[in-house]
Formats: sequence, C-alpha cells, structure tokens
Amino acid sequence: MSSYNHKEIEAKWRKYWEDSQAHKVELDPNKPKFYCLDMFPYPSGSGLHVGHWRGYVLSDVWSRYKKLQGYNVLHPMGWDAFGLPAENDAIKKGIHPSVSTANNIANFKRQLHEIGAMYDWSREVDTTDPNYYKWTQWIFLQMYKRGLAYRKEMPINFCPSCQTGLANEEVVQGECERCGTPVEKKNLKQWMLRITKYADRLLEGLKKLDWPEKVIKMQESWIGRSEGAEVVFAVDGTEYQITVFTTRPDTLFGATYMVLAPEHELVEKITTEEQSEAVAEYVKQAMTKSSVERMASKEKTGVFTGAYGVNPVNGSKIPIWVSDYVLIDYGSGAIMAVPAHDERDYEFAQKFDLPIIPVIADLDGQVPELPFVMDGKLTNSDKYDGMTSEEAKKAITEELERRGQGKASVQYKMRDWVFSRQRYWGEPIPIIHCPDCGEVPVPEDQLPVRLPDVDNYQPTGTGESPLAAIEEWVNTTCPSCGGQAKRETNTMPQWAGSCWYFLRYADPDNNDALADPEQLKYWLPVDLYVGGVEHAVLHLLYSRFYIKFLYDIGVVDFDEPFTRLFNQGMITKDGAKMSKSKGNVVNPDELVEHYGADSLRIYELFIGPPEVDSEWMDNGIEGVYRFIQRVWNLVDRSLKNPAEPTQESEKRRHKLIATVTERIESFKLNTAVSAFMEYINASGSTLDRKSMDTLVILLAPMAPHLAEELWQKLGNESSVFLARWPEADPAMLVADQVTVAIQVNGKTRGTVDVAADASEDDVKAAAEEITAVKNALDGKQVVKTIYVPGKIMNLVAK
RNA sequence: GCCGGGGUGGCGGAAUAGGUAGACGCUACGGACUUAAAAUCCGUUGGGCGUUAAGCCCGUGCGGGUUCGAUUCCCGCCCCCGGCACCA
Repeated sequence: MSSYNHKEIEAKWRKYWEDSQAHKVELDPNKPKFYCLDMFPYPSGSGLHVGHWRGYVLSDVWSRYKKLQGYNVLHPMGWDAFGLPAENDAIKKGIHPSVSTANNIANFKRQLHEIGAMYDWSREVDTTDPNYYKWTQWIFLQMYKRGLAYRKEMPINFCPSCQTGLANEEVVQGECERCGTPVEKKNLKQWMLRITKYADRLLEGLKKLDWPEKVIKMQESWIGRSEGAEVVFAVDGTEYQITVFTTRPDTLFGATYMVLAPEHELVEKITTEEQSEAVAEYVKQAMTKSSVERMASKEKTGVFTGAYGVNPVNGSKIPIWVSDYVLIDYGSGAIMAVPAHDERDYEFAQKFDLPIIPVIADLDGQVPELPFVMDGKLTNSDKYDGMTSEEAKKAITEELERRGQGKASVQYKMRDWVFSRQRYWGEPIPIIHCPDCGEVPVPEDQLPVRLPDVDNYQPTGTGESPLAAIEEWVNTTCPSCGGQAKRETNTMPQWAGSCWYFLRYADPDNNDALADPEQLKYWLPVDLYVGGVEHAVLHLLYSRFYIKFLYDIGVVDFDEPFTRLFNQGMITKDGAKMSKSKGNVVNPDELVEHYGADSLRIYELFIGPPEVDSEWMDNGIEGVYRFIQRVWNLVDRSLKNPAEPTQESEKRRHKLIATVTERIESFKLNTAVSAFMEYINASGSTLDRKSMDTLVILLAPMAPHLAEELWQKLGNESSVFLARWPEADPAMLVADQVTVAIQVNGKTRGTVDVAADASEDDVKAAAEEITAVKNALDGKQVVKTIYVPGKIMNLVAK
C-alpha cells in the first residue's frame, strides 16, 4: 500500500498549479463570474499565524467550490503596505520603509503559498507601488474638484505617540486605535473628506447588503441619524440668536434653561459682566481637559452666563448656561434643556437647582416619576395639551417653521473624515500651495506625485510631515501661474489605498484608468468578502463611501462594493488573541511541515463555527491528520479491490453530496468536515468507483492537494477542479427505514426501527414490546397517543 | 447605562418551523498487533444508583411558565464577550 506522503504530494501539485497557470483567470463573457475576496493584509514583520489562515482558508474553500460549480472565479491577493509599523521601523533601524516592506511582502508571500490557495498572483496589487497610488491620488483629485475634499483648521484628535492626526473612527474610547495612547485635541489645518454628504445613502445602502447583522448595526449607530427640529431662541435684550437641535420638539414647553458648549462662539458675546470672570475660567478649564478626562467624569459642571433665552412658543425667559456636557461638534453646539424629560438635563438641574417642569404625561394622563424620557401625552403645553408626542412633534415644528423660528432637521453622529496624516509613509496629497493662486490641484497628467526619499523619517509633531524638510521636493512651481509654490506635505491615511484596491484587481496593470470599465463591469462587485470584524466601521465604511462617489462620477456602475460579507472569528491561544508580545503565537509553518497544508486547512475549518472565536488545541490537528490518512487508505484499498455499489451505498453517497453542499452554502464548515468523517466511518472497508469520484470532488475545496492526487490515481488526466460539483438526487435522500423514539409522558424509554411508511398502530404495537415502556405503563392507562411519523411517539398515560 | 452575541460532558463543539441532548473530533482508560515503542486498528468514555444485566434517577447558567413533550418558545434573574457611550 502506498502511504500518504503530504510533503511530496503537496509540493507536486503546487508546482503543477504554477506551471499550468491553473489559477490565472480572464474575463470570459460566456461564464458566470464569482469574485471572492480576502481583506488584503498589512505585510508586518512578524508574519502569519494560524489565526490569519482561518479567513484565507474559508475564502479559498468557497473559491474552489464555486469553481467546481462552473464559475469563473476571481480570487486575488495583495498588500496594504503603507502604514506606520514600517515607518517606525525605519526610524528605529534606519532601513527605508520600501526595503522592509519588500522583505515583509516576500515573507508573507512565501507563507501564503503554503496555504495552497488558488490566488491569481498575476493580479497582485501593492498600495505603495507608484503605479497604484497614482490612482489613489487621482480619486482624491476627483473628490477635490467636486468639493468633497477640503481643508479646514479645527481641533482634531491627535495621537502624541504616533505623532499624527486621527479620524474619529480611529479613536476608541478616547484612545488611539492603533497604539492605545490617549488622544489629545490639537488645532490643525487638516484635509477633510465630506463623507457626511453621503450619510443618508450610506445608511440606506445597508438595507440591501447580505452582511452580518452586527456590522450593519455598528455602521448604523456610527452614522447615528436622528430626526428632530432646529429651534431658534432669541437672546433676551440682544440681537443674538441661539439655534438648538432637539429630537423632542414636543417638550419645548418644558425647556427651563439652555446650555452652550464651552467652545460655542456666542459664549463670550452674551456673557454678562458679573459672570464674565467665572465663565472665562470655566471655559479655560474645559478646553484644557483631554477628551479622556472629559469623558471620565460624568459629574455635571457648568456656569451661568447671566444671559437669558426667549422660548419661541411661550415667550418665557430661561437662563443660558455653559457646560461641557454639551458637545461643540454635534448639532449646533447648544441645547435647550428639558430636565423633566432628559436624564442629563435632569441631573444638571438638580445640581444647580434649576426648575423642572413636566410637560409629558403617560397615556393615562398621569405624570410618572421624573425624568420621564419616553413619548406620551402633552400637558402644561397650552394648546398642545392632550396631543401625543408624535402629533405634537409635528405640530410644534410646523408652527416654528411658519413663524420662522425653527424647522425640521436631521443630524448625524458621523463627522467628516479627517484625511491628512503628518507622516512619511503614505500617499502624498496631490495639491500645490501657491502664494498667488492658493490651493492648486496637481494636473492629472503629472500623477503620481511620488514619495521622495528622506534622510530623517522622524515625525515633527508640529503638524508638518517629514516631507516638509525636503526642500527640493517641497519647492515646485505652480501649475496654474508658473510661479514659486510649495507642495502639500501631509500624506493620506492608510485607509486611502484600501478603499478601492478591490477595483484594481480587475485590471491591475492599467495605466490609463484605475481599471478598464469592461473589466469592472464583468468582475465587480465583490460577491463574497471575507475578513475580521475589526474593520466594521473603518475600512468597510470608507470603501462604501468611495464606491458611492465613484458611482456618482461614472467610474463604476454599482454603488455597494461588497454584496456579501463574512467575518471570521478569531483563533485564540490560552484564551487570548495571539500576539508576539504574549508569546502565544501558533506558527503555521511548522504545522505544514509536520502535517501538511491540507491537514491544517481542514483543522482551521473543523476548529469551530467559522464566525465564532475558537481556542486553538494542539491535539486537534492530529485527528484531522488521521482522517486524511483514512481517506487516503480507503481510496487506495478501494482502487485495488473496488466495492459494488448497493442501494445503501448510493443513498449514503447522495446524502453526503446534499449535506456537504448545504453546509458549505450556509458556512457551517466545521460540520461539513464532520459529515465527511461520519461518511468514512459508515462506509466500511472499500468504496465503489462512483463513491470514490464523489468523495474526491467534494473534498477538493477543503483538501485540494490530496484531492488532485487521488483524482489522478483514479485515472483522470486533468485537474480535479475541471470536474463538476455533483448534485444529489432528492429521491435518493428519502430513508426507507426510520428510528422512532418512544416516550411515555414525554420521557424517552426506547426506540423502534420501522419502515418509513409504517402505520401508527404498527409503531405502537412495537413500542409496547419495549421493557422500559412496559415498566413505565405499568398500572396506567394510555389516554392519548401523539405520533410524529418517523420521529417520535409519545404515550400519555395516567 | 444602551445595543448586539453567548453560557451544553474532562476539552473543542453537534442538535433549535419544539420531537431520541451530547453527532464529529480531542483527551483518558482498556484491548489487539509488536521483543519493545511509535504508528495503526477495536472497545469504553455526561453524572449517579444497580456486583453483572435488565432497568431507574439526575442533567443544556439560575428561578418560574406554556406544552403530550422545552437546549429550542414566554416571563424574571445571574455571569461572560463585543460595540457604543453626556450625540440633546
């Protein structure tokens, strides 16, 4: 018997795939396409661990499965290679980021080859390649031309460790998403992208996506749409007006004071002389607090400005306060406070002894315990008394609108995207600053604006990038007037390159466009996108925004990039995420060496439900390795002495087809593996020819090397992936013999094996022969019999 | 605090239009083969009672409920994980 030698077999087929260019795909109008994409990795110095493998195996199983179903499958891979680690490494070791990036890519590529995935490497994409980032810059210019990219000076989140500004999406609980350092507010002139203009469409588009509910919820809450009204309050005795946003215009009669954010421009203007010292002091303190400190203390603080606002509906004068519980960058940075019906306002009013007037009662007209934050019926609200909240919101907003003192309004939590970084290793922003012409976009025929070499990568921390020090690069001529001008020295964030890379795979070498429209039309959008959940509101939101923009300018003909999304779970070791620093990294290289890639592939699937985190067990792969050997030995044995197919073996074969297909389709890949194991356990010592063929094809997506080898042993000359995925005959899936569980008063007492069409009486007769059933029925009368054909019979006895 | 997801043997996990709880694998134990070991193969493996066997009791985080029957549905709790967090 020839024994299973994974090293020889896997090397042989990997070479075959390469030599025959088996994984190279081309546009083929006669074939349906399937675009299966992995989130491309950042090529770090530490290489891949078994956790990375999980998603890559999953997507490859699907790619190969779809290929066997006759699809033209695009399954590419590339590198998200701009980013801070390479740059920080350069600072430490003086190695140019392009050099370390190239080294890391080579190592990653070697490791990815081990997986045996059907990547089409001819389509490899690298975000740091000038031929690629030329188009990243091009997209930026298109946005700039349409007013979606703009420069603004404002306080932004700044990471003192990374020495760069951050997008709101990159701040997690007041800390830098990347390094965990508490972020500071820093006033910087920043490039921004007007993603808020797309807020409604980004929200709307979520509805048609086949994505995990969790990710959709996260994006929805990130966008944070609220409907309400703007209400204009006059400041008593002045010409100033304060506009507030509220989702509860129905509570307007209960507004007993107002609050301005400390940064609000009117604070200084309306504060009375007596209060000016206290207000100035409070504002100063609030401004110096870091966002972490501001979040940490929930204790309400604030100061009275001395000014009063006039409630537009009843003319009542209410005090205007300053407090940092009102945020400058949401709504208008000012609120009307309704302490009776808002928890925060209630707390503030209690602390500063401000009046609390209930204006919403429950539906029985009772005023419940305050603060009562639900909808109800209006009270103490003049002519609106008795209306429901819903009716009153509408009516009051309409009245305000008639009188020019307000209007319906929608607000979003999402802010515009802070897009510039004060670092070296990123795409230069293609803008030139001219003393006469101002901001001038670099003409498209001069793209890419290449990243120059620098001697010193050290970030300046001043809001300028290391590029600012390279005079021969910074100093240039104005494309508009030809005079002396300077280049923009900020670079783009890492997300810029990953927002559109999946388009480039369709046509990676194009020099005239980011990709040929025909290619885009054929391959895009992505049918299945596999990656970790950590990008739920970063990459996945930004990409959707980019695609909607590219749709608007006619570059693509679809407006959602990823039709279906699958988030694979993490693989943990000793209960924790694998990381170099914890020393709990499981290296796939050694496992491949010892057990082979197919064993590791199947174990990655078998370890648990693919969407759930799973704990790595070193022994687990042993069982899978044994399984593969059993398959090998079974086929080997059967070839020498094939079995004759029987009714039973045919049923088993069809059931395997049905089960495996269904479990791949529903991503229950752990149970798809166990279906194979059960099949092998039930099959006896040899298989018939047809069963061997079926088994090998079904196994091919999971264990491609093994399947190719067995397929060849079965006498086939071409690759198993040119075979067709079998279909189960529904008629063969019906069992003719069934096991019926027998219960007495709901307790299972035994089982009977009967023909599938056995009558209830037959089953009952057989059931009453069981000793345990006799015992349980002893001295009792069967008063009712419940029979679910083929499943259970329950005898209810008294 | 709010919004998700989840608690099943020694372990990873199966099974939910309500119908034999623990598939499959790991571990452990016993056996076969071997001079021996490894590998392989066969058996046992939720807990308890029962010398064996037949059989009986308990058991899917906790407490109730609906039902002939609940891991699955409903109500009330506890714990763990993830997201958001003064967003008016």
